[in-house]
Amino acid sequence: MDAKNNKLDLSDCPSCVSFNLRKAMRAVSQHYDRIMAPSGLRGTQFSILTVLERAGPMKITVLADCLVMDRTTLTRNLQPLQQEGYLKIVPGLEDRRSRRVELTQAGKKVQSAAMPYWQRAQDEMVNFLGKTRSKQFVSDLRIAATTHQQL
Amino acid sequence: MDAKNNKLDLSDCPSCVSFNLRKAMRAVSQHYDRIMAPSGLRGTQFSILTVLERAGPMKITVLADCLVMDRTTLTRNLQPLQQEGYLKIVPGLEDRRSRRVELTQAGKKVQSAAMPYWQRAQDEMVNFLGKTRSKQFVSDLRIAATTHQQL
DNA sequence: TCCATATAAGTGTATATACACCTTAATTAA
DNA sequence: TTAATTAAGGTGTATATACACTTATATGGA
Repeated sequence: MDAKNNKLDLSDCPSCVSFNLRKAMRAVSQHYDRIMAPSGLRGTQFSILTVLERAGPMKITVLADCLVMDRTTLTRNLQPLQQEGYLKIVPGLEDRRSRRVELTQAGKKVQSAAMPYWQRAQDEMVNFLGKTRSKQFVSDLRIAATTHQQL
Repeated sequence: MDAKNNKLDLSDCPSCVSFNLRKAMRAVSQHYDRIMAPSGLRGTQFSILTVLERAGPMKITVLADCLVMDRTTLTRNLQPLQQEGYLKIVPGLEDRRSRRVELTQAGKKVQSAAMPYWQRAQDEMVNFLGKTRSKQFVSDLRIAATTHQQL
């Protein structure tokens, strides 16, 4: 139908990777956030605390790389967590420019307490997608997440 | 390693569907946004204009459903597009509560002019993922986007 | 008719995201 | 040793996202 008017065929738009990624992100994030709401943590916040719990204190830039998150985005995302007392940002030792992010005891506690909620959201999600598709899907997402390095 | 201390095994966290979706979304959105920047449209804005271009004017709620976007999110996303004069929001005919969103001529023009940039971003993306994986990936994303209805 | 309920849409608030630009400190070259 | 460059991090601004709440209109039943 567009062949007459336009040089490009619009029929490919529904296959846009970015559009479908954002749609899926909105739907899935809401699912996790709703289930995790009683824990007091959003999904993104839980991710940040969990990476710190697993990998220990690290510099801002390194943490941003871990999360495939823009450094300035991470800076803003750390603020509510810092205000709640879930993490501390302390001066780096060798390099006076750098700062290190580390979990507090309260942070470890809230992360640990949120785990069962995450587990429930994850279980429902994997059950909905199916185990096989779920594995393949996450694997593909990991590849897609390297776009910023490759392209 | 966590088996001793925690009831739940933390080793599953890297497989979190939500975390990996957000990571991929950030990376892929940036890719599209960078390439589309000369067009003056962000990826999300291009999506909205393209749906309107293809499906014609529609009520706010219907458009939100099309985009799998919260209605209030859409309201905010329409504002810059309206200010730029790319779309109009006019009163609904039968129902005085409803309002209809429709593209202006300027909106059609900017959407059309942005198409080649989108096409380049999409081609690079599909080429990076591979045609086969790309198709499967988008198909899985569509399924994941129905999470909000199913769960 | 009139009131209870349901629906369409907007607003207040808070987090999430990232680009452009700035500051400060470390590093490297002349 | 000093000046240019690079690297770590923050700020200004703008869009993106969604929940709780509000307003206005429609609708259905007593």
